[in-house]
Amino acid sequence: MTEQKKEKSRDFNQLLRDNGLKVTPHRLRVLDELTHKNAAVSQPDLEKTIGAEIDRVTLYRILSSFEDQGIVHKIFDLQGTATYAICNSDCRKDHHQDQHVHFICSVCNSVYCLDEVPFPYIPLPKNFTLHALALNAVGLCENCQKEE
Amino acid sequence: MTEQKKEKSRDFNQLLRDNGLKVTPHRLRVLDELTHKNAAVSQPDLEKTIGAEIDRVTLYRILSSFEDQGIVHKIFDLQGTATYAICNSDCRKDHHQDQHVHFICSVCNSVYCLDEVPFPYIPLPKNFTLHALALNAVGLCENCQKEE
DNA sequence: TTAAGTGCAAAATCTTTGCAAATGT
DNA sequence: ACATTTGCAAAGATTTTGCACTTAA
Repeated sequence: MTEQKKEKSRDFNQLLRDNGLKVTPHRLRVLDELTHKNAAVSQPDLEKTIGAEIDRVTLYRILSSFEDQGIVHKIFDLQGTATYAICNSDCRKDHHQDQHVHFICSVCNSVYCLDEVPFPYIPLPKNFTLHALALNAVGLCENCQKEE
Repeated sequence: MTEQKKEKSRDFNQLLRDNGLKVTPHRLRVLDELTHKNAAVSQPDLEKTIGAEIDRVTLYRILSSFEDQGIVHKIFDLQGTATYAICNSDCRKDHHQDQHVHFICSVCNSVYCLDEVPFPYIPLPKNFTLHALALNAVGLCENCQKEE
């Protein structure tokens, strides 16, 4: 195991413990998978990659526990399929800091979290009370651009 | 039938014909239902209201044909359930003008299309090509505000 | 008349639940 | 040791497909 990997899995151990979840190989595997790509990953995709190792039901339960604890947040792709991305550190159980722009590729359907893109101010009618904003940009991602 | 209703159904007849769809009582019923509320309606909601009159499979097919033809557009609510709203007139089959802010109520889960709210400009990294933007605001809608 | 739309039955997916066995702390 | 987590089987929910009957144009 490289230094980097050791570092990363130590972080994951801490992350799970901090959120009252036991450290299990399956949970580490899912966390690892979620950080591998720079895009959010859907349950079906996870099932394809790690479906042989982890039972489908367990995968559902792992993702759901992560979501409950605020370890991941859920973004829906263009087909309405849930995708999961690891929250950045300032997410709390009941206060997700997922106010960043998501980019969804219309070709490969990947969901990217664009943390660096500034989030706009939106003036809403006064009969609506705003709690959160989700901004999804749809288009061609870097990989699919090359192949056009 | 009131003048207003007559007017409305004439529009719907035209709308269906313009999009190469035959005018049937079921399709008119669905269109009527979609305009009744000022919020987007989900398939399950439609099924609750008109499920006795229309077979579930037919409802799926009607919504899917509407979507294909660009008569409605599809927005996903907080649970990832598809909701449908009638497109405004400048929608075309392959060019949806649904670049308006959607407001999703976290209590009643209603989806509103806020056509009047200005749409922001978002600067994206140059390795992403933008085709469309979807902006979903989540919070309390006018009805649920009253009941707090 | 005839192509499109509909209903019913059935299949295919997707997601959740219950419970006994295995595992982490 | 004990509460959690996991796998398997099964139930439930959602969506799609095939085919014969009906209807709009």
